[in-house]
Amino acid sequence: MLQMHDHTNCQSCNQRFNSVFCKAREEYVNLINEQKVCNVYRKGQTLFNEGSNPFGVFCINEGKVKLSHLGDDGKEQIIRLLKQGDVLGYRALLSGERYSASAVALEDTQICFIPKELFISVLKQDAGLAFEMMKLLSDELHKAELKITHLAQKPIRERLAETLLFIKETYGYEDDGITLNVRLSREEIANLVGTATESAIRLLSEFKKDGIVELDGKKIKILKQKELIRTANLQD
Amino acid sequence: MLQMHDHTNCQSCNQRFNSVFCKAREEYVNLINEQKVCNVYRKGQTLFNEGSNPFGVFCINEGKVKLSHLGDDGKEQIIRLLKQGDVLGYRALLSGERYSASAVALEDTQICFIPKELFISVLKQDAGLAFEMMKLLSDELHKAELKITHLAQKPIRERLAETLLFIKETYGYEDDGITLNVRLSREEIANLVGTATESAIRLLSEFKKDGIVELDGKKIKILKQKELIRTANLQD
DNA sequence: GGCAAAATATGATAAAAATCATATAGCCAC
DNA sequence: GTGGCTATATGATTTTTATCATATTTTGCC
Repeated sequence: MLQMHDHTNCQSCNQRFNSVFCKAREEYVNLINEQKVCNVYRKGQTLFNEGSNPFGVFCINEGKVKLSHLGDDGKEQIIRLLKQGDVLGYRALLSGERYSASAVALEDTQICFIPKELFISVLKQDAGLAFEMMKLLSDELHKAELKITHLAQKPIRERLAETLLFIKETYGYEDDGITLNVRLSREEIANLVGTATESAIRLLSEFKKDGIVELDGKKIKILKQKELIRTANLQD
Repeated sequence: MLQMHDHTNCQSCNQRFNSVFCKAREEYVNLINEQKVCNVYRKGQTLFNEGSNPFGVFCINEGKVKLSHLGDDGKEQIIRLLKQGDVLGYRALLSGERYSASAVALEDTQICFIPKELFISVLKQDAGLAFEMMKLLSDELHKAELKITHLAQKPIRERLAETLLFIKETYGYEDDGITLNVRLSREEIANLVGTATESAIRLLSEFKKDGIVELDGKKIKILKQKELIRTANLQD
């Protein structure tokens, strides 16, 4: 049986990280705490599927999740990486559409589920939370628009460097201070960068040859972060 | 002197199109109507610049606007095309950041300006409007994520076809029922597709040779819409 | 532990797209 | 209208990237 420390309580969540829900008024936090349903998803398990009807929002308590589209030819495009405290499933709910992306656990993950009706009603009553939600959406939109520009204008080498830095921003390093704190397949890295798997592998090998990274299976160590930033050619 | 029909009145706007602001409660529509400032921007004039501080939101009364990022190497990436009834400038305001994009009039355009404080305060009081705003943001986010997938996975030929269809969706046809109702330079089309100007020109020529479009300067006529849809290879 | 399947790696080749070059057409100012 | 500038067009070439092919390594599993 999977053992995970029990944090399935919105009050304790608030102390651990800054979820949008923490910004709700106390009475609503309590309401959410009562009605939520918590579950553990094993690595590779699906939270929801592209094309199905949204039934609520998810809040990650512990673990990591990827959110991805399936392209017209069936190729996966990873559009977001999520960690503890992050909320997902709200996009489709707010638009009143079916899920446009699938969510899959990248490792064993503990997640709370908040039913659609509750989420909507709290959002309608709590202007502060609504504002935080708008801010969250705006931030995501900003990131998406930056990604559009980079996909359109930057070569794959720069995008891979940027992606590695993005993974580092999202999940940080392990205790050694250099190993990226997530295990992604080369294919997943490619689907994040927006390139062919072979190209991602090839460029990672080049980065290794240049001493920028060290590769040990799915473990990626960033040896020269500055060089990586230079390679990513970031202005912003 | 530029002559434009005077629609600078939120009540009459409501009858003409469905702006988010039309969804506000009547008292707030009236408040906005009183405090807004209307102006005409000539073709090519800038509403706001990437990097500057947001001072409010704009609502297009009549005309067309492009919203674009500057890539790290100075190349423009057009991220949105806007028409009458559309609102812009809210992204940065809600995120509490500087503008991440510039807005430029594509033709002579009449625009109302709503000051930041008013926008925020109405948004905080009117839950219905806040909800519409979240819906708007969610829809934009969805579009952006689709675009990311297409940029990452589709060849330029398909993306150009898709872009032409997108322009048609946004601005429609002129009275003849086939001419796209906007004038964009080849460079702007390329910056919408995310490709080099020469590639956009070349592929447009191919579309013309295939009888899919007819080119007459900046006028683009869609002769075979079905063929264009097939070329875009859209699933969704 | 050892086998099969999957993931990673790397080379060769093909395809796609950008860049460079140059010609022509359209447009604005005078 | 004319000159000069800019936008469009098109060909040639190079660069980038994807695809195909084939090892090699890793991983899950009995």
